[in-house]
Amino acid sequence: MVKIERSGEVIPKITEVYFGDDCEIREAELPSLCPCCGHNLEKRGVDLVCTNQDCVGKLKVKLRLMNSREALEIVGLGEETVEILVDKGFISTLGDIFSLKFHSKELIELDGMGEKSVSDLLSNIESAAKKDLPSVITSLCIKDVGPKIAKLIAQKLHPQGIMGLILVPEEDLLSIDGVGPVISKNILSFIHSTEECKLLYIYTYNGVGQINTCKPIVCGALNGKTFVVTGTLSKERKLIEQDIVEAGGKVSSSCSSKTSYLVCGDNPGSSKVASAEKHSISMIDEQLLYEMINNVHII
DNA sequence: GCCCTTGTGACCAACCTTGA
DNA sequence: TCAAGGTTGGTCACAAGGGC
Repeated sequence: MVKIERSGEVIPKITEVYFGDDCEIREAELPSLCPCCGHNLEKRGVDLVCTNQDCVGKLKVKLRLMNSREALEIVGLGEETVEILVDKGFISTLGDIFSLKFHSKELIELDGMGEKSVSDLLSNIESAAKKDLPSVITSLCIKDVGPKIAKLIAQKLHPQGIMGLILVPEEDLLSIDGVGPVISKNILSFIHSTEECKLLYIYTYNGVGQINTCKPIVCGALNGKTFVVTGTLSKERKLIEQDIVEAGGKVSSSCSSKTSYLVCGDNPGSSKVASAEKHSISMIDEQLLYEMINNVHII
């Protein structure tokens, strides 16, 4: 039996362990070695971090983030597939996914991988070159740089592609609304790391993130308005959000007193609706949103 | 046809940034 | 300095599609 409490993160922390029938109380001991590679663990804030740069556990997590829907979104490269490809030695760095095309026959032989799966996977990796720059920046797995911050960085880099990141001065990063000293430091640490920086060159060699179509912030029909989207809409949520941004609006993931409108589709999230009601935020449907964008409706 | 993997959206808490 | 706003990333539930 163990006693747990909420720690710094959501994952519960074991504070005490009870042994035997009499439930003798003993202090819980934190692990000192990484369960994936056996290297030493280092305490950084609330996290225990493996000190091994080549840890397979860290590689698998990074691959999962790299392939998330907001990043390269390589369909067919899910958690189980990543597990197999890393364990079988096909992938030992993030950049290795672009070398899989040279092993197609061996991949078909793997358990759970048929001809169609491998063909689709390789084709989807090829398609990663077409992903927009914010998605490519998100796929770099820089700490605290997710889709939103990546988009702001891409706007700052315009019209340069991914290699523009290497030359961007710190003051330019700090001038971005939403980027402070912590995130700026994380980006610069990434750029100055030889190992991490290799990925930028692999991307360039494979044509990934070379074109920056991310336009600088514009003034449009939704200028100065902040939107939160909930429920199922007629098209993909990210496309709706893209339309809002292109019309000069801002998209947020949670409601606050600064939110202008909650865009509701089918089956809207109850917490977002409750939050909107609490803050007296106007709730609109998709049709009204597009009337606003097209200046048909007076805001 | 069943089972497993993957994709999508909602929700939640930590934590970074901003502004008073 | 601190509170509020907003982003990130983890988990869960459900649906769809491919492999066996």
